[in-house]
Amino acid sequence: MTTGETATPPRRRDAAKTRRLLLDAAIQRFTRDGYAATTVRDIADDAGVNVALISRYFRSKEGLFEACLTSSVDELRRNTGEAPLSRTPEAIARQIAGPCADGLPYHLVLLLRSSGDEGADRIRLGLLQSYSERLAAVAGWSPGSPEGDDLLLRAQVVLAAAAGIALLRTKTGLGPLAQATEEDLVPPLRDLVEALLKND
Amino acid sequence: MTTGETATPPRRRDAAKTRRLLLDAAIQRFTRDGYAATTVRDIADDAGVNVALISRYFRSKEGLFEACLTSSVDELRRNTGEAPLSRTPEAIARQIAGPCADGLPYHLVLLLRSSGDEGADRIRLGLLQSYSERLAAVAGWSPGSPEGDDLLLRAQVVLAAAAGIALLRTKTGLGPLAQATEEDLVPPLRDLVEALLKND
DNA sequence: GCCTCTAGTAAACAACTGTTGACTTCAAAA
DNA sequence: TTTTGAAGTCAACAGTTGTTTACTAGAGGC
Repeated sequence: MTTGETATPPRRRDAAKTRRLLLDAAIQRFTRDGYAATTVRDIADDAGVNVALISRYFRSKEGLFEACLTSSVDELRRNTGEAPLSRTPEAIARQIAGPCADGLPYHLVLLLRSSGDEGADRIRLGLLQSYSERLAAVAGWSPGSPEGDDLLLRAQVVLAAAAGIALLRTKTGLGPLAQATEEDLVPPLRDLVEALLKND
Repeated sequence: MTTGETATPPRRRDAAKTRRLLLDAAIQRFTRDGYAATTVRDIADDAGVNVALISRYFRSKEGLFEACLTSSVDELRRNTGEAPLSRTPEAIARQIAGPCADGLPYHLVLLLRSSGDEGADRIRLGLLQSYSERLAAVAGWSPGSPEGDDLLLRAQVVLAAAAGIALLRTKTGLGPLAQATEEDLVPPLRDLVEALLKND
């Protein structure tokens, strides 16, 4: 081997990059194993950096967890945009049925994790709130609308279903659900979305 | 006070009762906080008994967790019986919308908790499997039926939705969903069940 | 070249974890 | 009453946890 490595010059001592490595490793661990079952040494080892850097860059384990949540929230907002969601049940169903590796399901599982910290709870609640409102808007909901709570409730049932599906698929190897492809899942999910968000 | 207590003579040193106290306390803790975030000392304090008795009666923390799962599974089977579920979407919806304090939602949240132990995973999977099969039977599914996987998949989506709803209601204070009464929840859930399990 | 600021390291810390073994105490059998 | 076995207590254990502190080493400005 001549130089090894890829094209990138092996610039060491890159704080921003190290921070990113820690954040990515933490998101994976927290999503897969939960907050309490994950140790800071696990995360540091995955990232290939020293444990003490977690305290340096994120103040504490809880600080790192909050950073994971906001990072996830930001990426989710960036992907789906601020605009109302795609209007067709088909598109919504496809988003829920999408790959667990990234996309909505993956983020939802992380969003369901809890550290017991109040700050983290507020972040989580903020995203769930705004996402369910955008989902309700598909069915004709608007902030001050009459019968608003009913539409919002139905949107949140859709969101809960998405979360439950993501959880059952990744955490248990349940029946045909865990092995189902996106194409398998879209038809039933389209029915589900239509039944709950039909604007009639 | 003359005798205090109820009719039962205050028989102390009751192994069976102590075991029950530990099991009940553990179920509550594991359901609320998860496996890793719960310590054996928490459980023992809640039950008002000594920590060492956990090792004595359940061999280990994981043994206690498995006992919680099987206890929950047993109680669930006892409640819903072996017979096929109530056939009407209304009844199924009502079961999902029921109180989180006990009933199906409460057990589902515990069922979603994980200890990383293989034995526990098998117990969990067993119940989810059998329950989704009974749910699929409502829509006409039977063990060797054609297009069987599709019906089973739809039933598991219903189950996942129930789990997600229970989780969002108890772990986050989300919007109208967390405060919704059974009466609020039944209509949208009836629509959900009908859309997914209609046997046409 | 040297200096300095910061990224990264290593080791230790105190607190907490699940678990164990020797001990005490009660209640029923003899 | 004495004996005996099980129910419950106590204290300590070895390992792990998150965090901090003192330290080393590399990169850019002079």
